[in-house]
Amino acid sequence: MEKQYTMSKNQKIIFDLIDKSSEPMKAYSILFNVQKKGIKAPLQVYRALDKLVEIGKIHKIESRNAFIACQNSSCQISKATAFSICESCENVSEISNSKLSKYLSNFADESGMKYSKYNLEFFGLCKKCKSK
Amino acid sequence: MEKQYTMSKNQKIIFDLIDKSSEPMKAYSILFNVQKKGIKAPLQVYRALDKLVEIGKIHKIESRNAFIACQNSSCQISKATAFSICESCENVSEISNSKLSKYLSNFADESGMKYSKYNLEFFGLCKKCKSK
DNA sequence: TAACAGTATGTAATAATATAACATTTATAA
DNA sequence: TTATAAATGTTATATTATTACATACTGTTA
Repeated sequence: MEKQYTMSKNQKIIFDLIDKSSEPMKAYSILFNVQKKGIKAPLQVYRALDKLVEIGKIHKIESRNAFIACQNSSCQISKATAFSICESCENVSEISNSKLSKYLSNFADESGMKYSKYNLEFFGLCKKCKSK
Repeated sequence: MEKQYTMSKNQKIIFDLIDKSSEPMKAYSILFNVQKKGIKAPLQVYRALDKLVEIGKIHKIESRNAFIACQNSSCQISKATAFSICESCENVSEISNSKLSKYLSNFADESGMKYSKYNLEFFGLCKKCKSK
């Protein structure tokens, strides 16, 4: 059995908020939403976010400076992330495709670099927006 | 023959700076460096950067908020970018691997989403840093 | 050439995102 | 229990990016 990480108070508050959200959340929007729970300063939010990213409970969508909860129950793939982003409605969803992750995890080129992590963001139009 | 885009004065100044740089440059560092050429305000920099990204002369490294010149002479691949980033020395290089780009350009999953663009960032240790 | 459209520029102000520095408290484990 | 790591609280500030508005340049076409 693996040891289960126990989230701290602030981490839990912030994770729950992001997890409930149907869309990626930005740091200051998170701050606004948790002020009634006693989290008053940006740094408190950023510290929790950093930790949550580190343990794989959330991911940062780099192109949007926003955070979403990991969709994989096991959260083992925080080092191998892929997202699809609709450029019209800004809907973001995590891609879990084992072929893709296998392909990328094993990717190596002539650079001699050892990759320990990757992040992939696809952009396009989602089904809904495409048919408009 | 395709029509060749002609960069404007500010675009040229900023592109030349980024192109000469051995590492990704951040917007305010660019600003600092071009002030002697008469570009005084952040917005002037951001506007040029936006355009240069749009025409594929430079790419934004999303995880670093920094910009590098496109390494592909033709600059046709601004919609399909991949980078390797050393987490120790922060060296960044563009990956041009036709198998990879073919694989990703053709990637499709069950979401029904039509992807028109992607950005991939690999992280790890470069050869030099690995051997330290 | 005049009128127009599109693109680029200049400038000031401000919004949005993120971190530094320092003091204190809580949790974990030796 | 004592030490160590992790988390918290607070203030200030740094960094990244955009809004709003006025002006000028470039190329096209009537």
